[in-house]
Amino acid sequence: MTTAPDPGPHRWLSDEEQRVWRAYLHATTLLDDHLDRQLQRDAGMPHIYYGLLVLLAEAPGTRLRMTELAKRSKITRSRLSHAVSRLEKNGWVRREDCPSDRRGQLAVLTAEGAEVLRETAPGHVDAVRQALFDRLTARQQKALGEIMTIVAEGLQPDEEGADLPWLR
Amino acid sequence: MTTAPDPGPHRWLSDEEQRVWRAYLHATTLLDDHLDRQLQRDAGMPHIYYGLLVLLAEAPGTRLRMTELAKRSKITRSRLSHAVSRLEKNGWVRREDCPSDRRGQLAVLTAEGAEVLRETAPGHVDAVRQALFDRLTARQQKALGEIMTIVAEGLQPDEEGADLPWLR
DNA sequence: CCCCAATTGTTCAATGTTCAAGTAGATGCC
DNA sequence: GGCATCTACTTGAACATTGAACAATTGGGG
Repeated sequence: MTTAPDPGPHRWLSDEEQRVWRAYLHATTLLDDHLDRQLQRDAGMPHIYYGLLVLLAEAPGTRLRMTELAKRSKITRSRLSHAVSRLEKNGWVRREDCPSDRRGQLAVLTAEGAEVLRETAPGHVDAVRQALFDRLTARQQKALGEIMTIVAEGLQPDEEGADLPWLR
Repeated sequence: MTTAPDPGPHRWLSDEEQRVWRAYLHATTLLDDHLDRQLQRDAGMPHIYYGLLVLLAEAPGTRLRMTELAKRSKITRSRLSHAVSRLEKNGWVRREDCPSDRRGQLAVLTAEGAEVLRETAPGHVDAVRQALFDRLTARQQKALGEIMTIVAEGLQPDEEGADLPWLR
């Protein structure tokens, strides 16, 4: 039940919706910080940077165009550019010119980058499991997946050809 | 002696778990960015700062000790200190000495701060509704609340201050 | 061809965040 | 009281992020 029966000029959140929203904010803030610290300590990089290495590792040839990597990781090209520069300084990624488009750059996972991933992935998976999956029932895990898929799709600017093996 | 497909000593995420985890990362990243932009545009501050004003507005006397505000907003005291300095520069919050503990500081919502909140809250609620609640069934909203409460509680360092009489 | 709009990736300046001190006041114990 | 220790908050420097502006390149009509 919201407020008065009057449609009013504005529709607020009900008490229950507020509780849900606040729980969401708390949980996501805490989990994000938690994983950031875990990875900063164990892998020397923030969570988002780690995610970039994972995406590169999965890609054919362990390389992706900058824009494609930005799309998959849901960050801006600007942020990605900074991130890749930092990862490059660490020796975990290198840049290559794109052969088919002279504007393009490829981010390529280096052997060292793959090694870091190999070393730190188990600890990270443990952290995710411990903070999330181990605490939820199978039913809740399923629900979470459905909910998050809906939300992500609603906010996706316009995802075309998202999953095609885009590589040249 | 184990054989080739041995998963080893470590328990990875199943395919389904990976899907859920990725959906979670995508949705939370997109939603957080979305709301940050919405509030930066309409209220001139990031989402977290807005949340601080909300917490102050709800508190008795529209004021809270720094540490208490940090706990409720789930951010570090250091980050809070910087944030309050910025909000103070905007004239939306002011600091006061705590009468009962001379180490303490109170963050107090100013009239201007309350005004900003009044002006921007409807738009923010709309954004949250549109991105989240309007897309979920009642059942999903309930599940989301339960799941997020579990996750938050699992990561809470140790919440003993939740015993306030007027807590809602 | 030639223009012009769109795309790619980077850069700069302003802003926000983190982590490791640092200061000052409270607390407890003899 | 005197001393160690804990708590509250701030600070500064290093690092990360944002958004706008930019140069280079592409591609689609006339």
